[in-house]
Amino acid sequence: MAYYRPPGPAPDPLLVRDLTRLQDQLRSQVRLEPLSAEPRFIAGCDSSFPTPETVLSVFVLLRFPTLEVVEKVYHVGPVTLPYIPGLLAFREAPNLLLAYEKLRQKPDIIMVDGHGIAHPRRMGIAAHLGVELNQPTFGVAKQRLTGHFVEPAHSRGSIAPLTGKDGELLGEVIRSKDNVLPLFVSPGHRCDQATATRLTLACLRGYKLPEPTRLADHWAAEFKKEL
DNA sequence: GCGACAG
DNA sequence: ATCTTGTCGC
Repeated sequence: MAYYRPPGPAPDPLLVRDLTRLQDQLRSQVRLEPLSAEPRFIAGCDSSFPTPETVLSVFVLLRFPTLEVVEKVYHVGPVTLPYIPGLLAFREAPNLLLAYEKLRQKPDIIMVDGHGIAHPRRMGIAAHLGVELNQPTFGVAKQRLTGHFVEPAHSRGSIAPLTGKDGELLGEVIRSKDNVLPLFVSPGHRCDQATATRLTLACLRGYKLPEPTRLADHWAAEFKKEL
């Protein structure tokens, strides 16, 4: 799975340089800290692409810890950038922000579909969104972007650290369900690893993906059909 | 120089 | 992310 990728158009090196600088700029604003209070609302977000040039972003708001859905919104906009590893936020965050604005009730924390600080420059889309919204965020990704880890046990609840070169903790690899590929959880902004992991586990309901992300994923695909 | 590479 | 059928295992 994804072992080999056919060669794609080489991204403009100058654009990559500028976006990387913007990313480092935003990184200086990231704060890793525990939540000030237990969340009452948690949101999940995700994007889908109805056409190669159209982005559809979804936000699902759930009451915590019951996880009942209280609101779901979406926004459709134009794609302005191709997918470039490490620069995902510049492709999806703009449209996600517009979808976020449509929420009547704002969440206490957001679970993002992607990495937090488990990123080459510690600035994954979860951290990026958190800084731009000045809101607590953390990431839950299905695939590793960077860092090393030892396969966690195959039983639900097993956890292994995701570390960078020099041992810094980038995130945690979590087996959310028996015998399924593990999830990569890392803090984004105004959140810490313990909180990110605790909330991820608290949002599991028998599926591989925690409810916020699973539902956002579900609606991103569902709304897409209605177009 | 050779891999690796979220969604 | 997206395209796409059947199939294996709990």
